[in-house]
Amino acid sequence: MNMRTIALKAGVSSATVSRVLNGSSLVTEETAKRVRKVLEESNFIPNPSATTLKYGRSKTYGLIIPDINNPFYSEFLGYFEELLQETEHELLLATVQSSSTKLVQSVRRMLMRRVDGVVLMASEFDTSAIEPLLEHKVPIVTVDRHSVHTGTSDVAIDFEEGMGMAIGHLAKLGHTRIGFIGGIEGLRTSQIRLDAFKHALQNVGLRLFPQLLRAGDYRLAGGESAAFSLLKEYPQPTAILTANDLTAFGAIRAFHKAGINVPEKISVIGFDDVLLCDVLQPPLTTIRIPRRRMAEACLRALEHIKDNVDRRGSRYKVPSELIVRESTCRPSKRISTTTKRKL
Amino acid sequence: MNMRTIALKAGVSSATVSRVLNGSSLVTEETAKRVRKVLEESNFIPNPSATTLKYGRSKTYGLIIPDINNPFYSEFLGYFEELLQETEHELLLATVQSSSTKLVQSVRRMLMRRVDGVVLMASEFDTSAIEPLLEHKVPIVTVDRHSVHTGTSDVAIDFEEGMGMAIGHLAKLGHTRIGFIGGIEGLRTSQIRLDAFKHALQNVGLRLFPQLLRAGDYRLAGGESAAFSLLKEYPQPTAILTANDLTAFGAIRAFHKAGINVPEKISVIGFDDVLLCDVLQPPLTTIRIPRRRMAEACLRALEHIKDNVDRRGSRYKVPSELIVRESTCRPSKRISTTTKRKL
DNA sequence: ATGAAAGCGCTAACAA
DNA sequence: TTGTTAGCGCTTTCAT
Repeated sequence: MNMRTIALKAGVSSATVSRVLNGSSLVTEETAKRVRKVLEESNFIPNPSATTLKYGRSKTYGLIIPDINNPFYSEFLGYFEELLQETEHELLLATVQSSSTKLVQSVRRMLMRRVDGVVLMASEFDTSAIEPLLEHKVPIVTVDRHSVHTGTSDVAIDFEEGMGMAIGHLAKLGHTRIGFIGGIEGLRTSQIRLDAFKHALQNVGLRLFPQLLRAGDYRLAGGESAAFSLLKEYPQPTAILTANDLTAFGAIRAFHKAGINVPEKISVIGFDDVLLCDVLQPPLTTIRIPRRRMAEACLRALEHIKDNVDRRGSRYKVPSELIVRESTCRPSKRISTTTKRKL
Repeated sequence: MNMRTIALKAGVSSATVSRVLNGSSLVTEETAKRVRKVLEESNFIPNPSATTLKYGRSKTYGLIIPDINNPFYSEFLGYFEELLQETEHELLLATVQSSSTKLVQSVRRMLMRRVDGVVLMASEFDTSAIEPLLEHKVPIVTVDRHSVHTGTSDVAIDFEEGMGMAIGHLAKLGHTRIGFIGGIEGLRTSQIRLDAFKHALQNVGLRLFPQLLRAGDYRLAGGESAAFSLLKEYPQPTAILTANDLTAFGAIRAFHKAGINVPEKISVIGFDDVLLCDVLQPPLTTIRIPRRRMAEACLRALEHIKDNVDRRGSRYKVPSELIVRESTCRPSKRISTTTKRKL
């Protein structure tokens, strides 16, 4: 069942059928009606691979993420896929587990399938791996790379704002010793988050305690072990911020294992506002990153740069905001200090 | 950069290049070597849409799931995608949110992209929606439909086994009043889970209390409200099983809000063994469904049925097993009963 | 062992 | 307004 068959049945040429399908104005309404009728009766299914072959466009966007098991990414994926469905585009998904081999392979797959653009949420931006995309003039949108290049736009999360609200919230509660469990060391996005944390402290005039800073890995395990390590500090922090919600979950698990109550003994603030935040006990106070808006920004960036791949891309910024739940409260009156002194 | 270019550079015909790429034995090793060299030097990227156009095969499998935000599906997706990467296949994802319009559209997209097969995890099996796939001889694998048809295989979860272990576990702890929060009423898979629950009770000689059965919706909200409703029963159940982990999470949240300790006051057992099970407090005792094995079974089923779409598909069964964590313990000595009497 | 060539379905340039 | 046709890149049949 192809366009020629339809054309024959409708007594027109396949070109006319094509024109009808693509909404060309060069067809009499009468002819169009006849063609549409045949189209419906024959439940015709177009074959986009012909178009892809002919024009090298596929109505497909690639999405590269590090880890589907991080709800932040799966939720983003949900929104992105929904948007693509609406615009009749296909999604080509690649999870790369921060393996550069997989990244290279994924890029190749995307090139093979002639994607019209790629959203890159890789944890690190190994420029050499994405080079081939640029060579083939495939528009790229990076997330949180905080820099733009030829054919490459960037959607950045405004950490400053959210961090400011979070620190402000803690300061108002009376916290002064605030720790931070960041991301994987060496990653640009980790640095940005850490810097935002430092700035936020500065802005409210709180002291930064370098011994209360830890690296995590954006996953549970990292948050857990960093939290254990923080507990060895004396005096302990009365509150911590984390690079993402999973890290916060891991930290809370550590505190729980150590018999330390959240938030009475230590307040915890996450980052992302993953769906499960209010399922955990206690429901997590966190800085929300609006995933739907991110997905929209990514798509807009792709659409926009599509026609000017040789020009420098644009920057998009998505805001972040504090969502207060129950993992934060005023600090306890340093019972730990007194107890320790007594020993 | 196409095969003709490569052929020219290597001084052969494009047919020979094609043969080299496909590992045909009809090429002299000498020629092959020369071609491979050119291939590498020119970093050639094949264009599968030509093959798709010519043969109607795309090396792509479709996956239809109800909801990407249910970690059960996102985790399955992770495994499935990994397997497809290994076999050099592409994934076409569709989330349908149990909207039949979306299901119909997704099926159409899959037909357009000429998928080689579809894994269907839709919550309900609206036969008319998937009819078009069968008409076009696209192999289908359903999950948990528990029936096979022409061109359609099924991968079924063995609920009986896991339920048996779960009920056995509770029975051994001394529970006798066990409730159940199932799935959406009317769905086949919900019925199967409920039946397995009933059988399991029977097998250990425990009584079934029909007033302790509730329907859920496979999501948090459903679990939560069903749990609240269960609390109104008197005497209350001392333990509950749930249709999936999200339902269990919702139930635990309800119990927590009601000030009822899990597991001291009520034991809870989930179903799936989602990654976050041991993050929650308390870590959830649950019946594990091995997602990796499911993904493997789905792929095997697709590969197997590919060449005999006109034959009835086969059945695959994946086992389930109990993972004991901390949301279960021996029942409390009916303090509630005594307290109530005192009033 | 290698090459020549047809044809998959579609669209756009061109012709009528 | 409609039709004719070339050609996108690949694989495979057939010829050599």
